[in-house]
Amino acid sequence: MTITIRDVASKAHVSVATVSRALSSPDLVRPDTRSRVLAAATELGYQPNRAARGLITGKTGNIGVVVPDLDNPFYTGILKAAQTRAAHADHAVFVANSDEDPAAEITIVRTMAKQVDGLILCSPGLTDAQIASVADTPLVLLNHLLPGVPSTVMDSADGLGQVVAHLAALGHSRIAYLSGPHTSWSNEQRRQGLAAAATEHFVELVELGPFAPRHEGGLQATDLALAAGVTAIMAYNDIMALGVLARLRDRGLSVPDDISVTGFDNLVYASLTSPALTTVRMPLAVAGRTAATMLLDRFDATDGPAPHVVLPTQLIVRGTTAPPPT
Amino acid sequence: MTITIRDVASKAHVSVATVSRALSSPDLVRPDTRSRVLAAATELGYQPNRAARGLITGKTGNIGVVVPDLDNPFYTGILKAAQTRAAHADHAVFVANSDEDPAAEITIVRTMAKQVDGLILCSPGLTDAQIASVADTPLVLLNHLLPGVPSTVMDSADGLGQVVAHLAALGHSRIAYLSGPHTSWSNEQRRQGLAAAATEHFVELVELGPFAPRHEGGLQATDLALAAGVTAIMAYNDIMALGVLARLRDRGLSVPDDISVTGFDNLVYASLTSPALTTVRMPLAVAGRTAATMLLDRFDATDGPAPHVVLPTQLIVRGTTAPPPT
DNA sequence: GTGAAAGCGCTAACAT
DNA sequence: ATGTTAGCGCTTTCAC
Repeated sequence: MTITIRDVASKAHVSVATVSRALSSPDLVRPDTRSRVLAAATELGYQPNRAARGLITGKTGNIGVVVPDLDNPFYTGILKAAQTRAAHADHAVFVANSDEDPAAEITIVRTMAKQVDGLILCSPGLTDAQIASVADTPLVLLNHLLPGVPSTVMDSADGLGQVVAHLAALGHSRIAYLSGPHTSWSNEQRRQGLAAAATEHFVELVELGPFAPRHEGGLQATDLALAAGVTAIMAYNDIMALGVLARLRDRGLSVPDDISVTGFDNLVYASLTSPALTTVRMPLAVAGRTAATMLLDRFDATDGPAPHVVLPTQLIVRGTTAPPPT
Repeated sequence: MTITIRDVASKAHVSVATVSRALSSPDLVRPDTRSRVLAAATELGYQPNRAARGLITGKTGNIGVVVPDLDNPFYTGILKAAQTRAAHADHAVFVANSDEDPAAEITIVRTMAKQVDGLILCSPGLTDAQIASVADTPLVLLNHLLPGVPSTVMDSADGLGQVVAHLAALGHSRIAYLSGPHTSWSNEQRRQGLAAAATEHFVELVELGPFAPRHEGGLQATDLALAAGVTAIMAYNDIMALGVLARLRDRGLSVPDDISVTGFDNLVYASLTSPALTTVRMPLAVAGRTAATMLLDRFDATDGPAPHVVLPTQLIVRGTTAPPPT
């Protein structure tokens, strides 16, 4: 049924070893032999069995991408770019959804480890210890910095700093930050950037949360922020910000006249609200591509220091921010 | 380095065959032997090499999901559910993004075929002939009906019928339909349902397009629809509808007072516009789960007739539809 | 430059 | 109920 290297070998009147060489190390066989083999291979529609190859080479030609939530366009943006980059290097990608459960995540990594050459971990909830416990598999971390493990991070602290500067410039002096999960490395980063920026711009900060980084979280957080008497709300991400917007609408408040709102991530859908959401662009595609490239490079040169790249973020001013009501 | 079945065997003082049996067919070994093996396995942290197993069983324990665009929440909704279902059956999932290119898609399927036990194809652009050409690999089609190939389809024709009925009941008599790609099986389905519904409800239909099923497509289509003098616009999907809404806003038109707009898919983001989008709910999660289940079932019973399940859709009336201006 | 043979980690007869 | 053995499809020494 399925056609193997042996079929190609007999058709080309060579040994299986020669077929193998002709495909993997072309310069080890005479040109005419090689072309004969290649002809036979294409004619038969031969596709090497990667599992069998992997058994002996120890390389699967696969990478894994672990994300907390496939329904979240933030992660799928990264996934898409990583997948494209991997395909370009002839690697297939396994994807696993951890449902934002760190425990499940570790299990997933363990299970996947055997089937892939390396993994990209996008999971914000993992502790350093948990990550270290699986670092025998080549890893690239996304938005999480850990010495010794390659990582790609987007500079969200700076992004939030840009938001604070923007709001301060508009005249806001009391601002709420709706925090995401405190176990998230990137949220902690933002909070640090936030504190620094608040001090620098003489802004009084009301930190609320943690909230679920979802629409419902925004709904829930809004009333708290309102009660705190702020004139601007910075949400952990766009999804949460959309929740805030919805809740403010329900409460009869006008954005940005009564209150300013900002998101984070710059999901396409965030630009489609009315007014459009002021937010911070995260370089998702670049991040996904970079992470995949890092991992791929790691396969060749597994030694050397672990690279860490920091990608810049950019404030996108749209319609949900304005000077506070007088 | 990596720990194999042999390590477990020697630690448990049994043969490798016994270890294999203890893990795969527990009832073939004595309980105490099995527990000894299991203990050794867990103590060593043994994870069977699935590639090696697959080499002999012919089963990889993997399935593939091919989608046109990982940035589209419609597909990731399906993917997520399929992944969860597969994981539940101890199958890992490969994901590939075809970039909406049918040619690339076939290549992807061919490449993946060796590494998976079966595939879920979510790609609307594939022709029947193309699908048939790869049907030697177990396949489940999403939103595409082809005799002999198992499929899960969402009844979008009926969904669009519900939209027409709704608009007709509101008093609209001239309605535009912004068509998606004509190569899409599901779009053709909708157009058929549409024609029938229009006749039934005495509605005059202006079919425009095809347009790209994206935000830009909606932008582009809007002016055409306006020029056609309709009082309601039915978009191919929510993303396109959001484009329509944006363009109408730019043109100074009020929705739903001046004109009604409907989407399709019920993406979460569609409910967050203001006014919220009237649309049709597609049972994405059910579809993903069903497709995965179908595929998994197919592995056990590869014969028998190909199952086809049709999932109901549901009109979700929100704020973008109202009676036409008088 | 090419072939023969060993073996990657595992399961499936076939023995016992 | 358990052990022995023969491969699954491939790459890679090692001869020639």
